[in-house]
Amino acid sequence: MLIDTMSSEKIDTRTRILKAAWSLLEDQTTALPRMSDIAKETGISRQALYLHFPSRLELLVATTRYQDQVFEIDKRLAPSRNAKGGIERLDAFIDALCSYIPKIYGVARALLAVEATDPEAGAAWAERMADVREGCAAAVQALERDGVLPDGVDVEVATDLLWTLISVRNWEHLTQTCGWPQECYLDTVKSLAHAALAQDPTALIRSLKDCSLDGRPTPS
Amino acid sequence: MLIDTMSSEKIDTRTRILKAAWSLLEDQTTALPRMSDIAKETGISRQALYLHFPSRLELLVATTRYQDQVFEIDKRLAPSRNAKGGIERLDAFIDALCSYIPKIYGVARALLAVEATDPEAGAAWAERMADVREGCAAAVQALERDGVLPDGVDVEVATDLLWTLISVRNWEHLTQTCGWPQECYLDTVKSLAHAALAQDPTALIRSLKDCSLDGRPTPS
DNA sequence: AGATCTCTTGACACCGTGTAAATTGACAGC
DNA sequence: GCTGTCAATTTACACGGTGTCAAGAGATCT
Repeated sequence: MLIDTMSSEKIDTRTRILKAAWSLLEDQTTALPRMSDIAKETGISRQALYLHFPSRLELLVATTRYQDQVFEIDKRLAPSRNAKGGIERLDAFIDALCSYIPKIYGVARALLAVEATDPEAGAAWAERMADVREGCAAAVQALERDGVLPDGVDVEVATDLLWTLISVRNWEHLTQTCGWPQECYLDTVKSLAHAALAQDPTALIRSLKDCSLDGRPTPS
Repeated sequence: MLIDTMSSEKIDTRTRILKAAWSLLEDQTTALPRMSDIAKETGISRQALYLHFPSRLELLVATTRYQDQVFEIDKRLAPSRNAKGGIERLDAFIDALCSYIPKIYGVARALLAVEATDPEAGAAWAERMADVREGCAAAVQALERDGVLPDGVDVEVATDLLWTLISVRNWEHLTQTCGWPQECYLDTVKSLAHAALAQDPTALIRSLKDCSLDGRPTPS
């Protein structure tokens, strides 16, 4: 009990499971991994998984938390929190979120798949997304404080709109379904936000012109 | 064989199944219906379903086709096809599509749920969405013909953007997750399209001001 | 030695989809 | 009437995936 279990030599089995699940979830070419796949990848028996996680859903949720920890999500959001002006805050927030999505998409995808049928998974995902909405609300409030938010635009409406723009589904559609490069996606989201929330209506068209889909995977 | 099977008295069992599936799919409060639920609702045995549809997926797909037929989707799209100017065409297309989504959402939701795990379902859905993209492309081309599409904006980029705006996921997020009224959603989508594709950048802010979320279900 | 903790093996229950075989009942034509 | 056919029925089962349970092996701490 007093021995250092965090030593570099022997890794926590729980952590090994999380790493295994993560790596399998990354691969989008294969079907979503079953409990038996994750066990095999970890090098333990399927039943042993249930000694560490009560259910598949809990394992998936734990994996997303593990990712947040490994990627130090809070540090990534620091530039946004520390931004002086509203517009800088908005940009930093969008940068942080939109560049985070591709890193976690594999796991998020699995969670979204379960969400479709399991209400508990829906709740878990909703909770996570509620945190994101908090960030959106904070950015919108910063815009309002600076007087950049157009007069008469409801803060809730603006928050929802930003929340929609940076949603995983939106990223999924533009980059995975349409095949847009991340750069192009990011610019578009940012300029849409500027057009709607920061009184910069011409930003949108400007950025769309820069968008080149020359080498995209799915030409249709 | 020569007897009229379409008489009002006795309806085709296949159609009865489709109606039953439809009505169960409509109800979003309960879990997605199983084959046994649909059979019970139809008033036949579960096995009899397989005499008419080879699999659950095929039944779901047939239900969407049945909806398209009942709702006369082609008639709904006629105003868009017959529009003279590009902007009228864009507006008519968005109107038709965006007001169609809530009608078919129940069934679409089930199909999207299966899509998450079943690649075949993914293909079926993608095919359907490809048709929608055709419509988007036609609208964008009409805008370009009228010289309304901003210079330098790639047609493919513009099409993808419109396609994303009117996607089911986007509707789902704004109306179901955020609780926006349909009216508010529709105005926002339309003005976003105008801002990005029809050189009307101020449309966006104008419509956001009209957006009132006073009586929305989920206040948070 | 004894106690405890982790993991193993093997078996099993449950649920939902899809398959298969034998049977019933209705309605057609001759 | 008899016969064929077609739709639907009942009963049963296979399969895949999740989650549970019980008995035991092996290591480690006291």
